[in-house]
Amino acid sequence: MPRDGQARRDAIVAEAIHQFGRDGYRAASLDHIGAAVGVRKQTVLYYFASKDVLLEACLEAAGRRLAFVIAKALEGTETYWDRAEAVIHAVFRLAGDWPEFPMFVREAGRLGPDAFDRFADVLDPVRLRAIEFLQAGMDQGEIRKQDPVLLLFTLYTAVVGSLTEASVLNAVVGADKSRQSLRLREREVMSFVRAALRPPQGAEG
Amino acid sequence: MPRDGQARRDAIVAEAIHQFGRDGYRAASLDHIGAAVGVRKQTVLYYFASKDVLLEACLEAAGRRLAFVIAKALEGTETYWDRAEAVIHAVFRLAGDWPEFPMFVREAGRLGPDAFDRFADVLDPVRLRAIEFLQAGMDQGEIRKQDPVLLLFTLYTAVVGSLTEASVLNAVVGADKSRQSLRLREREVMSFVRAALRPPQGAEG
DNA sequence: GGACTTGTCTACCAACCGGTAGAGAAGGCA
DNA sequence: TGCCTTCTCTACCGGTTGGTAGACAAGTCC
Repeated sequence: MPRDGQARRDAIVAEAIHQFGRDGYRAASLDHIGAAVGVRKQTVLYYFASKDVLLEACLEAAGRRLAFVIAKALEGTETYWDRAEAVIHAVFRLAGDWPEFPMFVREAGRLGPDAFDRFADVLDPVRLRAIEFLQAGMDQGEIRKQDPVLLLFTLYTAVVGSLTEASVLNAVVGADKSRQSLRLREREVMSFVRAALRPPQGAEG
Repeated sequence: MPRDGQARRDAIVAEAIHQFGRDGYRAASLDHIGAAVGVRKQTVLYYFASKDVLLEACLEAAGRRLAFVIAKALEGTETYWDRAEAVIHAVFRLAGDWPEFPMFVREAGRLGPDAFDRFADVLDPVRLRAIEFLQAGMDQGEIRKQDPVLLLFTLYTAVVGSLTEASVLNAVVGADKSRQSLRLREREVMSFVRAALRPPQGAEG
């Protein structure tokens, strides 16, 4: 009973991202991923030659979706602060719509450079654009002067660290606070980033 | 060739924390943990009846060490800000001395409420003391008024999220920057916490 | 010297893992 | 009709895992 190949592929990737994020790469099994999409493990291996290949597909899919969301958030924004705010808001909204995303990214980081590069490669255009943006802001005196690469790294860890640690502790503290807590957390990160960008004198967009 | 039981126990727990943090609970095997301390897996199972029992011992040991470090940091500090600063500095120093600690705590969070509670229980006296401290600061107008439980939760995620995401990305970006990056990160978290505590008018300890 | 405790080992097990081999069902196309 | 591609399956394999059973060595205490 063959079904649409591409839809199956996408379903497997989505489920794998979910289970890799929730259980970790090693603990998630092809058996369980297959079962969740109504298929045997051998069918999963038909679409993806090995577990590792499946992981790579997941990393690419997650990277692409994040890159798309960020690119869309930058449309129609003008000032430096508007743009930074729009990106952060978009990432947080993505995390709200797709709760397994932060956990998966975190797992990708844990798996080491090889896995993470596959994710980062898809985001490289976005990353270069962001560094240019920060550099231009510094040149114009609207962003405090500092190493733009390190600044971006800092902003990244602030957002991802905040998101993932929040999802972890939401599971501990209680899931009903989840959305409220995420919104609060977004405001915190926002003010943190504002502080990191603001030039010493205090003029800002 | 029997050896000192308690020393063996401690060595197994230390190694297990290392491997649980680095590889994750599931991926870390009793075989490997045993091998790293020069013993067969059956000897590990002699000291800890099951892998789960070993995990609990690790959570308790990590919680106890963190509680000790925090308690010691509070000695000899007076103002509200001094105390908050001392705790953050102590936690960062612990992370510097014991790099596997943040990763292990993070893994503990991932394993769900059951595991995390075992860790949190040991820290409960510290937690209660911290909430009292924050409440007293608010009553005296030295800390911005807000829900102290949620504030502590926020501070926790800021510190742990920053620490763990930093160790992850240090592995990606390059380990030579590790110490420098950790110090930079501590300053960032410090300013973030300062901003979270400062009352709206601007008076602070 | 004999019983007991403590520590470590070899040998083994059932369960599960990722992956291979190959059969069979369904549809497109000549 | 018959061939070929696409998709899914059962059956199996070697390796690893957490855990059990039980032998054995070295104190310790009487």
